[in-house]
Amino acid sequence: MLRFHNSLSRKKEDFIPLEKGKVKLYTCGPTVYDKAHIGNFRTFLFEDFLKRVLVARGFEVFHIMNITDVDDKTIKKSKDEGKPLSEITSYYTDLFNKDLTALKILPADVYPAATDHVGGMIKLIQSLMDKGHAYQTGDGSVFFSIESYKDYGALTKINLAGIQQSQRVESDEYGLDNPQDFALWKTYKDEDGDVSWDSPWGKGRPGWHIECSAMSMEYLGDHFDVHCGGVDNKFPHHENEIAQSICATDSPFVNMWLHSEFLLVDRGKMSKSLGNFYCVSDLFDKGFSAEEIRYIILSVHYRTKVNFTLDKQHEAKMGIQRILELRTRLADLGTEPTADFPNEIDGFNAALEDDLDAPNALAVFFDWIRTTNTALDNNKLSNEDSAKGLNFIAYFDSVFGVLPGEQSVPQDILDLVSEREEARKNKNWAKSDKLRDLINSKGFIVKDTSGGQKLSSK
RNA sequence: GGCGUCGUACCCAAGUGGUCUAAGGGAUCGGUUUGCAAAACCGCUAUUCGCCGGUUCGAAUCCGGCCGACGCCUCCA
Repeated sequence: MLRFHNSLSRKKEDFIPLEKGKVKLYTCGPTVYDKAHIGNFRTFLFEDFLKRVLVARGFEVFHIMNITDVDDKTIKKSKDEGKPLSEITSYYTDLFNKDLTALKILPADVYPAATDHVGGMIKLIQSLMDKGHAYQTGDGSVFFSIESYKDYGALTKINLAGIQQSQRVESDEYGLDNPQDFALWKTYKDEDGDVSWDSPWGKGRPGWHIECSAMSMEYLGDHFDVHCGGVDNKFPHHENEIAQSICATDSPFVNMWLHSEFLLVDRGKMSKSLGNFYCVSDLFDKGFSAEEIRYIILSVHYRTKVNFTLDKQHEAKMGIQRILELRTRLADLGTEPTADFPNEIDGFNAALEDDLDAPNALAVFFDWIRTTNTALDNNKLSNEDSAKGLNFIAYFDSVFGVLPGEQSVPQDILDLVSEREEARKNKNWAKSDKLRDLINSKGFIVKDTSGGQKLSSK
C-alpha cells in the first residue's frame, strides 16, 4: 500500500485513488519567462520520481503540467525585449522541454498553456461572482473574498489575524474588502501592451492562481487525486487555488497535496551574484551527466532540503558506476530467461511505497549489490539468479533513471585495446601499462579480468 | 511579529518510542585478489544522534527550554 505525506493533514496517509488503479496528477509547471534552474528541476525531478513509482507499482497515471505563459514576469520580459509575448514564451517553453528531455523526465500527457484556457478561467470567475465569493473593485479587477470561504488557510494553517501586512499596495489593490483577498481577474493596464482578453468585467488578464484551477479541472475534473509543487507554492498559490476551486464548484478539489523541499546551493539560495546559480545547461557544461544530476537530487528524500554542490558529482558517479559494474558482471555470467526478481525487491518497494523513501530504497538496493557481488565472487550465482538480478536493475532504473544508455566505443579505442591485447600476450607489461594510460586519457577505463580486457567509459 | 522545516560519523544521508552498542553511499587507511592496476570482497572510522532538562521500564525518536541553519508570510520550484 502506497503512503504519502499529505500536506493538508501533515501526516502520511494511505493513497487511495478515486478510480481504482488510476491516478490523476497535476503538477505546477514553469513560468516561461527565463531559463529554469536546478532548483526548479528539483521539484520536477521529484514529480518525475513520484510518477515513475506510481507506474512501477502498477498505476495508470494521467499527468497534467501547466505552462504559465502570461503573468507579470512574462509580460515584463516581453516589454524589455520588445518582442511579442508569444515569442518570448514559446522560446522559453522550448528550452524547458529540452531540459526535461535531457534530464530524462517522463513527459506529461498534456502541457496546457494558460493563454489557451482563459475561457475556462472566466467561467470559474463568473461562478465565483454568482455565488458571492468574488467582487469587483473600483478599477474593474475581480478579487476573491477569503472571508467568504470558512476553511481558508487549511493547507498552511495560516492565521489571518497575525499575518504581516504587505508594505506594498498596488493600485489595483485599493478598495479590497480584506488585504489578503487575491486577484482573479486583473483589469487592463497600459503596461500590459497588447496582452489582454475581453471578459464580463472588461478588458484584462487572469490572475495567477485561477489558471491552475481552470486547467486542472478541465483535464482532471473538479475532484482529482494528487497535486504537487514546491513548498514555496503552498502559500499563497495552493491555498488560493483550493479556496477558489472549492467555492466555484462546491466539490472537493484535491485529495493529496505533495510538496517538495527546496534545493540549496552551497547551503543557501542560489543567487546570480554569488555565482552559484545553475541552469541545467550550466551543469552539462561543467561535465555533469543527466544521470549524475538525477542521482544527486533523487538520493535525498523529497521533503528534505538538498544542498547541491559540485563535489557531489563524484559521489554520484561512483554510485552509478557501482551499479553498472554489477550489471556487466551479471550479463557476462549468462542468463536464463525469467520474469522474477530477487527477494530484495520487496524491501525496495516497501521503501518507495513509504512516502517515496528513495534513500532507503537505495540502501536496500546497494545492500543487494554487495550480496550479489559476493555471490559472484564465490561462483554461487546461477544463470537464473543473474537474470533476476538484471530484472531488478532494470526495475530500479525504471524508477530512478540514473543509468546511462550503452555508449558505442570509437574505433581508435578498440584498436588500442587490441594492440594492448597483443602486448599482454607477450607479457610486455610496460607497453601494456602505457596503453592503459593512453586509453584512460581518452575517457575509457580498461580492466584486466579473467575474461580478458573490459572497457567502460569514465 | 505569524507559520513551518531542520541539526545523525570526515562528507552526503535513512531511521522518528524497544529488533539502534544507529541503514546505505562517498572518502581515508589496512587486508584478500591482481604481473601492476582496476573492479569486487573483508576490516577500521558515531556506546552515539546540536546543548540542557523532563516524561517513560525504555528516547536519536515524545515534551519544555536554549543554541544554530533554512524557508514561507512579497505572483520564487
